[in-house]
Formats: sequence, C-alpha cells, structure tokens
Amino acid sequence: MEKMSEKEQQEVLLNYRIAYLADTMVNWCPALGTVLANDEVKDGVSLRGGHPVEQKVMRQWSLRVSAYAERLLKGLDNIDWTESLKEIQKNWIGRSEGAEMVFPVKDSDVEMKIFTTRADTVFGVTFMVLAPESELVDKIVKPDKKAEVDQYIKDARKRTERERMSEVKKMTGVFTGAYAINPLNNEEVPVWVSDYVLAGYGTGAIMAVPAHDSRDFAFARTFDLPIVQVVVPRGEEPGDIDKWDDARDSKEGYMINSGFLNGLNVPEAIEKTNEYIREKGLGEVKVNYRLRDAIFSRQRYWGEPFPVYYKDGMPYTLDESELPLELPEVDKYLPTDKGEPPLGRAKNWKTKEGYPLELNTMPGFAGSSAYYLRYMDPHNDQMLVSPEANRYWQDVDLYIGGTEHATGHLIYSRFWNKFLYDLGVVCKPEPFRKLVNQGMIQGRSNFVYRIKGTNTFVSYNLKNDYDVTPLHVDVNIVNNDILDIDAFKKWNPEYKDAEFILEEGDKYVCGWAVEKMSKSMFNVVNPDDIIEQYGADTLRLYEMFLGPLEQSKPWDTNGIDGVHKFLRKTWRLFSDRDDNILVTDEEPSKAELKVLHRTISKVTDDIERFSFNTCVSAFMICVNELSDLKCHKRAILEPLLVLLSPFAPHMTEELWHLSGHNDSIVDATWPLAEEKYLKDDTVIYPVSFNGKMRFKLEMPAQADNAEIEKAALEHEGAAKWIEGKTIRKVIIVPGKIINIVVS
RNA sequence: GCCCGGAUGGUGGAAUUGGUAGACACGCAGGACUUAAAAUCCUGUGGCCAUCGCGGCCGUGCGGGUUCAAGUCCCGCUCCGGGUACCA
Repeated sequence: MEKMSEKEQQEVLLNYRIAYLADTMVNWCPALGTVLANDEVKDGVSLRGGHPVEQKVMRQWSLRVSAYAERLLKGLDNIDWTESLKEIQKNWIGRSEGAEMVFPVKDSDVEMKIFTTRADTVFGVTFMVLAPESELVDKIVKPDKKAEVDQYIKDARKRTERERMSEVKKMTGVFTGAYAINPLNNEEVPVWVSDYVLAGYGTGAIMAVPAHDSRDFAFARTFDLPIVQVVVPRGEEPGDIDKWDDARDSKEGYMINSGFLNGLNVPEAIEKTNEYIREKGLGEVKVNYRLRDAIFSRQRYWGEPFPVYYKDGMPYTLDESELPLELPEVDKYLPTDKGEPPLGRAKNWKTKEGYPLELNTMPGFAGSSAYYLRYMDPHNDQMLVSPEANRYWQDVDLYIGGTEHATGHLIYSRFWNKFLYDLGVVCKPEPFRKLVNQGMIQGRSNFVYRIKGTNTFVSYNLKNDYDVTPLHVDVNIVNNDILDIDAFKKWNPEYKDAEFILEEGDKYVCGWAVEKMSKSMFNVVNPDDIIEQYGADTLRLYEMFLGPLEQSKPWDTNGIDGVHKFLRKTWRLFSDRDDNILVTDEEPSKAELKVLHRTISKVTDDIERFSFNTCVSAFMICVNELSDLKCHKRAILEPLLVLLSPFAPHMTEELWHLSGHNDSIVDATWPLAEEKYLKDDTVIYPVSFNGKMRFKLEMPAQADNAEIEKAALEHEGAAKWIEGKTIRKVIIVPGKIINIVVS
C-alpha cells in the first residue's frame, strides 16, 4: 500500500481527534468583520449597527462532545443531581433510536441517506426533503430547476437558524426536479429542498410522512403534495384526509396501505421494518443524538490562545516545552483589515521555526470546564493535577448552582472529566457527585396610586374609589407595605408637595407585585442597607429562614424582624442588658439537656437535607425554651453556640470569646446528640375515632398495646364516641397514634 | 406543542417513611412596663356555628378513588412558575 503524505495522514487523523478543525456554519457579519452569536443577530441584521448578517461556512475548532453522548446520558444515573437538571441534560443529549435508510435517486448514482425513528411509516412517504445546506442538493438538482433552487438556498442562508426556527408555521421550499425511489415499495417520490430540515441533525435529509408528522403535513398542504394514511389509531376507521387540518397521531394503532406491514400494530411494524431493511441491506438500525459538537474557536482577543501552529495548512500542537503560550500584545483588540481575529495584529505570532500560530482563542468554557481539578493542586506547574492530589480530593462533593448552566458548563465539565478519566488523569468518571439548584430571589415592587391629573396619592384599599395611575415607588422607602411619606416627598422633587388620602390608622398602604429585580421598577434591594440596619448575621439567617433552598421567591423583608429578634434573644442568654456575662458552670438539668440534644439532632439532620429554614426554626424553639428555663449554663450554651456558628458566624464568634475562649469557634468540635437525652418517659398519644383526633392520652413509653388500648377505651373522652356503636378495630402504632374504628 | 416543578391561614412557610394539618416566624388585636417612645414581655389569632371558658362542623387548588388513617398514594382536571422546541 502506498504511503500517505504527512498532510494526508493529518487530514485523516483530524477525523478522530477530540479537538478538530471543521467547517461550521456561523453568523458572519462582513461589515463588522466578526462572527456573531445567535442573540447578537435580529431580523437578519446585527443588533449593533444593523449590518447584514449571513450564514457562512468557517473553519473552526470543535470539541467532539458527540463522541461522549451515550456516556454523558448513562452517567446521569449515577449522580445525585436534581431531576429537573438531569431531565434538561437528557433532552439536550436527545438520544433517539431509529433506522438509517437509503433511498436511491432515480436516473443517478446518488443515494439519499435518511434517519427515521418511524421506519414503520415508510409506506406513507410521499416526498423527500433535503436541508438547504446538504451537499446532495447540487448533485441531484435538475438543470431546469437549478436557478430556482440556488436562489432558495441563497435566501435561506441569509436567515439565521434562530429565525428559521421561530417561523414554524410558514413553510417554504423548492422542488429539485429529482425523484427518489422508496426502497420498500419502489415508488417514486419527489425530492424537495426546505429549511424545515436541519443540516446539523441526522443526515440532513428526511423521508416525509405527511399523514403522521405535522411539519410534513403543513409542507404537503402548502405545496399540494399527496398524503397517505398508514396508521389508524385503535378504535378508529381510516379518515378522510381532505378534511384533516393536521397530521394524525401515530404512536398507537394498526397499519394500513403498507404492504407486508398491513394489520400489524405500531411496535410490531417498527420491529418488522427494521428486520426487513437489515436483511435486504437497505439500511441499518441506528442511534442518533441531538447533542452537537461544541465550537471551540472565538474570534476575539480575550481567551486562552491555542497552543497550535500550522504547517502546510495542517494544525500541529506546540511541544510541551514551549508552554505556556501567552496572549501576545496587540495594538487594538479588533479584527484586522483582512477580517482575521485580533491575534492577527500581533507581531511575531509564530513559532521559532517560523510557522504561524493559531489566530483564534478559546471560549469561556475552556477555563470553566476543569478548574475544580486545578483547585486540587493549584501550585503544580508540571501537570493539571498530580495523581496523588486527585486521588486525595477525587471529585466535587457538592455543587450548588443554577439550572442556567445545564446545557453549557455542566455538560462540558462532565465531558472534559470523562475525557480526562479515559486518559487516566482523573480517578472519577463524573466531576460533581451531588448538585443542588438554589432558587432565584425575585424583586418585590411597591406601588403608589396617583389620582389622574392630580398630585394626590390614595392608599391601596381606597384606590378603587378613584381613577388612579399605579406608579412604582422605591421599595427602600416602604416598610411592610407602609409608605414613609416624608421620605417619599424627598425621593423625587415632583412629589415635594404631594398630598395623600390615608386609610385606617393614618397609613398609606402600598400595592405590590413580584417582578424581575430591576432598577426601573425601583425594587432593587441593596444588602448593604440591611446589613447596616440589622447586621450580616441577620441577613444570612433570614435568607435561610425564607424557605427551602431550591425554591425561587420574591425578596421580601417583612419577616426579617423575627430572625433579628431571635439573635438578640440568643445574646441575652449569655449577657444581660448591662453587658454582664451571665454564663455559669452549673450542672444542667434534665430538661435543659433535652432541649439541647433535640436541637443538636434536628439541626444536624436538617443540614444534611439542606433544609436550612427548618434549622432556623429549630434554633428559635431552642432559644425560646432555654429563655423560659432561664438557662445560662455553659454546658448547654456552648454546644448551642457551635451549632449556630455556621448560621450566624459573626455573633457566635463574639459570644464564644465573651464566654472565655481565646481560640476561634470555627475550630470547635461539632456536638453529638446523645440518645439518652432524646427519649421521653411518656408518650402523648392522639386518640382518633375513625381517623379524627378527639383527645390526647399520656402513656408510659414502655406500655404495651393491650395497656394502651385499655387506657384509651376507658378514657373519659372515649365514651361519647363509643356509645351506641360497635368497636370494629383498634389500631395502635407504638409511639405514634391510636385510632379506634367504630360504626 | 413537549418536558419538569408547584398550589397549605391575612403573609413566608412546617408537617423527613401515609399517622395530632398550620410548627417557627411575620402581620394583626388586646394587655403589661414607661411621663412618652423604643426595646422587652404576656395573651389571642384557619373559617363557620355555639347556651362564645363545654364543645361541634368544615378545611391543604378542583372532582373522584385507595386506606383504619391522605397535604402526603392513585386516576381525571384547573391555574401558576420554569425549561425547551421544526430533532425526523
């Protein structure tokens, strides 16, 4: 066999590299000399400047994420992430099982390869569609149609992918003049070009089954193409297609108009078709993924430069001894006159041997995909992470972050980690063992109501008696929906002489709404103000007390006094009003120990569940009870302080010192709940009749079921519920409830 | 359209495995202390009925069901929030 040239070798190898150069479609703006992201383009022009934008093929670095699609999907089963996040990733990866089938083109040696998940409906194919970008278009188009087809493709190129997707209802397309042959029934069907078929998914070509796919249906109706029903839903008769206004669902039913498949139900038909095409060599069963390779080039200055140079047009990596490659100096952070990225301006941007270096830089996710590994061994200048450091730290125990990274960073990190795992650099196949999504804090806006044409404002509950305009008012001059009228007059000169119609209690009550937090709605709350007023511990505690971590909710300071009062109350267990330390070394009572150990147990448990709001209420209960007991004992208060320290670090540190410690509370040992203090001698049973609680019954903890039943039935409160009835059953759940069934 | 969440008092929320619905707070009402205010403390607070200090009925978005027992499980809806979308 003849030896390949070096260039040929490299070309072949590029098809197998994890990072590879490939021609990809981008939004190119010639006027700006740059590639634009989808959200920088609107209506075919650049958002900035309004210059025309076109679809252009550019040679870009890509990362072969698709090679890991199956493992990225499977790996989700083994990590403790939220279901919603896993779901988003599953959909993004978009695994679909189907068949890849070949349709020969009539009077030509071209074959159209299509992917379908519904091979069973192949008898319902009445036309074929190619994506405008498909290279097959040129090969099959008939001479008399060429001009028309070329024009269509040119127009389609001007529209960005996002625009194409947003115009779902408007079908456009053009006939190529060519016909494909259905390999199952040898029927000839016309081949069209339309941008509703995407080049990037499957093979960029589809078999259209208008009777059972709503996009194909819309296309057939637009261009008057035939429609053939092949699936009839169970319990229905074949329909009159002319009367349909959309495609028929075909998930369940039996086959008609389908040759050897007639009468079979859908799953049987899929199986039989797959078998048939495999046997006849018409195609193969295949799995397709929606996940696309990630484009890894950016035409801007700020980004990691690629350690890559070009020889004979082929990319080669720099030798490790040449690393790190640092960004060169440039005169301007702008593209060159030739349209090259900013690195094209750098002088001597080439290797020692004189080969030119790559001009693109890496995107943001180059840095964000593996930083957690670097954290394990930050000073290592020989490798990303040493095997020892990696074995020690392994993976990220807990990741708290928003869902907005689901299809970007969190996929890329998993992909990088898997690649590094394959290379033996890391010891864990997944980077983030557990992931929790925190909720968003929204803004709560306040409104005042101005009577139209006046400078008079009417309070919320009286506003319906007037014709009013609601106006946003700065939430910082509103307290618990009550307007600070003086502050309001000063807020805006316009309102200096404003008048007010107040309601009961001489208050001006504001209306409210939950909206995006934004300056224009005057609902931005600066945490500095709250820290100024209440302290950082109160803010921290209040954020936790607000509700479950994962829940989004409006920022609303209505309850902040509650947690602030709690902290003051805690302080008073340690110190009186005159700053005298009250802490004593007395032996704690049984009751005090019970309060403490219950709190230790509850808080320790709740932290494990990320249920911080219930931790705070457990602390409140504890402090309320200790206050009632007038407990100032060190043996109780110090463990409590340690428990509270992650929640209110500043105050607990201070109290820790005030009560005589010189070290920091962060080094204190976490207290352990002792079982013996948690147990009660008696159990208070709720006694229910037919499931409704009627009275309570206190019983010794070790009482057996017979004793409990006897005591319950003899209780003075039981008689009126038993009287004249028959006791059917007595259910006793030890330590929990008693339910007496009567009828 | 599809997928995923959620809905509990005036408000935020609690109820972890089907076992006392409304913990803990906010707010509100009343009271104590005070010349007054702040701070603090006490009492009450889901709705309806009541011979309002006995007690009863209803009640976790709606309609059914399973169960001795349902906020929790099942079936069918409504509304709200989020994600995603010509994916063949």
